[in-house]
Amino acid sequence: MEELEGYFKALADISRLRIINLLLHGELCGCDIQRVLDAPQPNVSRHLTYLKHAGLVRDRREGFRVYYRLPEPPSGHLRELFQFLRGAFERERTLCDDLLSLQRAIKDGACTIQNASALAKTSPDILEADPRG
Amino acid sequence: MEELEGYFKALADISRLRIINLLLHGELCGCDIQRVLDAPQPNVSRHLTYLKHAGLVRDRREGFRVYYRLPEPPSGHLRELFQFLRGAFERERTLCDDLLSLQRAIKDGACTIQNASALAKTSPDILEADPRG
DNA sequence: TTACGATATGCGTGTATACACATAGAGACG
DNA sequence: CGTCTCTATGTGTATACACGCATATCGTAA
Repeated sequence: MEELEGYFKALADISRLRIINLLLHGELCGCDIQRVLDAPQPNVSRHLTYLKHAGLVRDRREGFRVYYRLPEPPSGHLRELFQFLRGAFERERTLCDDLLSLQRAIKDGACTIQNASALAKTSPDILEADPRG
Repeated sequence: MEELEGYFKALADISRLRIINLLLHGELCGCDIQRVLDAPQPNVSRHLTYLKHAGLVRDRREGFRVYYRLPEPPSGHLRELFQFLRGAFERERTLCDDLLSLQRAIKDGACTIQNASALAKTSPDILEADPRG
């Protein structure tokens, strides 16, 4: 119960929704997330910490970078929650734009990662699907 | 986007999750909701107002009572959201107890309504299904 | 009118948290 | 060591809101 409440608290913020949207497509390092969100770094860092404490995000240090990802495999309500979010996010203009922005950043040589580069190979029609305004 | 954020804000509270759980099974008047939640009336009233402003709940006055219900049919993300909630709520002990409590209240002659009395006829195994602790 | 049940609102308090700005820590490399 | 990038934290401020308590409003009936 408190678990569910915590998930919704964590999702009750546009910046955090944008982060989850990015991570639904693969693991990312903090600096790339910051680049896409175009927000102050302490801001992004605190949102990531919040998501981590809520159990929606895990992290992993590698050198001077920290990589963030969704829990794999998702436990409890998380599987269905992420499934819902996947569907809902596809209809949001801002979130689709973020994915395009991330795709562009990766092609421009951002911190390229295995999972993220999978996004770069994603067929564009998925990302550019017409979202409801 | 702000719409989604608003939904999650509205769901980021245990009392409101309990209200939505009740309304997923039919229209209810405020006093019955209050009875099940066992919370002060102003408290419940404000949560209902919050849910209404978030677009998750509609209301309808009938005499000196106000009846609350989920939007029908649910528009935008709401259909999938309610579907997710339905599944998630079944696993929550507190929420299942609330349904039993409502069922009992209706049998004891609370403000009996068409939809709510449908719940009273629901086969008990659904309501008493073993939830994860 | 008065009285009553159901519902909404006013108000004060405490807590959570989003943000801006500055600064500190972690890790790689010269 | 110093310096760089990336990341985390300290601090102050503003806002949202959950709650308790009292009170007002609405709708009905005597």
